[in-house]
Amino acid sequence: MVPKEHSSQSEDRPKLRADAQRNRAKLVQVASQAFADRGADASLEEIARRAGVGIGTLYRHFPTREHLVEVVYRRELELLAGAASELLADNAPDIALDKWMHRFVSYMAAKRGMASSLKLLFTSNSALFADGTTVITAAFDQLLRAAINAGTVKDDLEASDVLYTLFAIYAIPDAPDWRERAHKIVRLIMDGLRIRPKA
Amino acid sequence: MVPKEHSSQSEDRPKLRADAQRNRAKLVQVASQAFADRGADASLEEIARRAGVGIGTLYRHFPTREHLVEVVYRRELELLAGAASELLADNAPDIALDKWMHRFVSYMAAKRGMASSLKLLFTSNSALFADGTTVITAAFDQLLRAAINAGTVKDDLEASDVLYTLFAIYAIPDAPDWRERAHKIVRLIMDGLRIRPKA
DNA sequence: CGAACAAGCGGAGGAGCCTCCGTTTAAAGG
DNA sequence: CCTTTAAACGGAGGCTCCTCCGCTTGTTCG
Repeated sequence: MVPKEHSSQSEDRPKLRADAQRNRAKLVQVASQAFADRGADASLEEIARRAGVGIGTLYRHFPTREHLVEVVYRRELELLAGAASELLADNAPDIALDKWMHRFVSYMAAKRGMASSLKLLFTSNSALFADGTTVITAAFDQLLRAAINAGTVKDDLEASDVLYTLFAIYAIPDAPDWRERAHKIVRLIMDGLRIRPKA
Repeated sequence: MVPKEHSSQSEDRPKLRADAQRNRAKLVQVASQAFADRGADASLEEIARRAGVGIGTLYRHFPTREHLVEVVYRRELELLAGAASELLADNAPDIALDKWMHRFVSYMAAKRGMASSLKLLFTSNSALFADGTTVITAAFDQLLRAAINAGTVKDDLEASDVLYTLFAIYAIPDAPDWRERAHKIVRLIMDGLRIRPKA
């Protein structure tokens, strides 16, 4: 009889009123943009303003800044993970893989400037980090397997191996050419993965 | 010709005006109290008020909250370390050692509630932590050696060994009887150190 | 359809953050 | 002592945070 108390907000929520749902979604969307633009201490009042709701509404949905940051973070990871299926539907598997990795770079780019607050969040909620890793690994695995099955990339690597390599972009110092370098690394990895036609 | 830039504020400062020195010292003293009472996000305006200076003065001396926290932290560690010599001057070495450890507990008690901000400070300024450890270890070493030389405690332990044991009080959960438990641990350690007259 | 009643909304208000700049004053030189 | 002047002061002002509570509106039920 252990009480179920998993600090995650997924299922059985008491069903929000329609307007509340709209407002909440709009807030998350605006906040997502704001955090990307201005870092994790973007003004909450401005987020509420831009979302066209009162500040009280924001605080009712997200009692602390951390709540909001966490929800935004989770949503974006899910979007990123979800993109894997979409890309696979519209592209050859190796192309999907390539595009996804570049999208991953864009995601990371938006998260720079929030690094320290995220780190703080992770230490107070380690499930958050673990969940994130799981979701991303699963998505990437899907892409990699598809490409392997199509015979366009090598089959001797695990998703996690490649992902760790991709994480190298964490280590790129913060300079104006950050994005460029990161995309170069993706190209490098992709070239390494591809099976080339014999010369 | 390496530039001397040790981020520590000890020597060659450009010499503050007398009033500035007074204000600065008063601010640090008041802040020390405020942080102990209310944690690391005590109101800076109130600290300035209590110190009898304008908020502008506080910000001139300590451009960010972190600056102030760091200076307070350093000062308190130095006070604690300095207490070692004083205690040795007035007490038998083993008594001095005992008293100092109890004082250490009081120090830690004041620092509870600031744990997370200090941790954050340490990650952005790792020298701070290293310096602190050095200062405290040196002070403790002085006490321990004196007691060993006096033949009242065992001589088979290093200062750092005992200190690490003392750090056990870090791990005591946050409950009303925290202090009590911590002092009990000190008693335990002290009993362990003492050479007892044969029964 | 129309009440009625939560659920949800929003913004005023009190407190804190930090900057900026006109005013005061310690200290150096005559 | 008295000037002079740069260092130091202080608090108003603009902005953000977050709470509280009277008002609005989606939803349900007769």
